[in-house]
Amino acid sequence: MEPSTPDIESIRETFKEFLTSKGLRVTNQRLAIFDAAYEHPDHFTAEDLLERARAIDDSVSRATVYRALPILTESSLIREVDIGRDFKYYMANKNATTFQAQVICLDCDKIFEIDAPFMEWYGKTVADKLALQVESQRLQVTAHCNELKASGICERGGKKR
Amino acid sequence: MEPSTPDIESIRETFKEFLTSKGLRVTNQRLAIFDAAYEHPDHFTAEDLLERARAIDDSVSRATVYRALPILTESSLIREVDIGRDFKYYMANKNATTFQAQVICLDCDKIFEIDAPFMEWYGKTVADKLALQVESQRLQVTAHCNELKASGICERGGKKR
DNA sequence: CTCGATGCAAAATTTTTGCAGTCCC
DNA sequence: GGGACTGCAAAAATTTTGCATCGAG
Repeated sequence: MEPSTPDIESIRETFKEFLTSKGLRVTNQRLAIFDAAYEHPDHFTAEDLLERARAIDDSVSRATVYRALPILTESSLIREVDIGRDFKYYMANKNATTFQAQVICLDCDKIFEIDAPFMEWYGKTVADKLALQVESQRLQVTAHCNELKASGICERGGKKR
Repeated sequence: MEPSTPDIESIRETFKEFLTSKGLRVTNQRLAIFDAAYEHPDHFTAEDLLERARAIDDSVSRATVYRALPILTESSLIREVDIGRDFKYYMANKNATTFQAQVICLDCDKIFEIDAPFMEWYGKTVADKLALQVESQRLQVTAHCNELKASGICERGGKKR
């Protein structure tokens, strides 16, 4: 049985093709940033990404990370996740097919991505009501984990902050 | 027939009572900021609020506005609306009874507040999957207005930016 | 070789904070 | 009169930008 996740190698090829098709250049820094993003199992910030990209290629600068993020976002290879902090989170868009909602745990600060298929219907309803063409939607829930508050740890991997 | 909106005068009294009950002081600056917020018909930024508060009492400083915003938010007299820009919007919480979702028009930049009573169910459904207790939620839709794009103006009051 | 891409540091933007003076209770 | 509040300016924190240099195609 084949692994269900496509290997990073082939996604990196997709990224290279995307760059070329847009007339952008394939640089070592951009590849290092791509790899850093795809090796990260979770949500990350620009600063996280810089640190990891530098571990791969220490010539990567902060400016290049910030200049690469919009490109990666536009290619749909990473996704922007804004939960209303003063900085943005990002994550590799590994296998999202349905709409994802974010649940932010206020006790451990973790962000959970949850399938919310009903959001597609919601978007259509709103669009019809206002005669608007939906571009994107987001549903975010902040919540408390009683288990975590009580024991200091929860089975989702949260740790009290 | 009585007007359906409670007059600002009585809401200001509520604000004064809130301050007193929290052991905070009723200052001219805080009242000016409150008035500026309630006179504003729409969403506003901290900077908007500063400008308007200064028109009422020109001794109001930016720092005081930023220090007053959390107080007003905690009192539920204003509401924070974060649509993922690098600054936050606020609005007077004049008559919100049900949950509000925001529809952000990408053509005119206007933020529309629409009733979304089912949002409670949405949030709960998503949080239930993680056995978490919902604290707050937000639902936002970004959309294009074809009418506005074509004619430069739309019946919802939007103007091309 | 050419022009896009990069690194660096300075700038921009929004919000926060330290401090000395002010004024509410 | 005491302590909370304020204004000011400097500081924080994240992201953007100008410019000289580098390197992909």
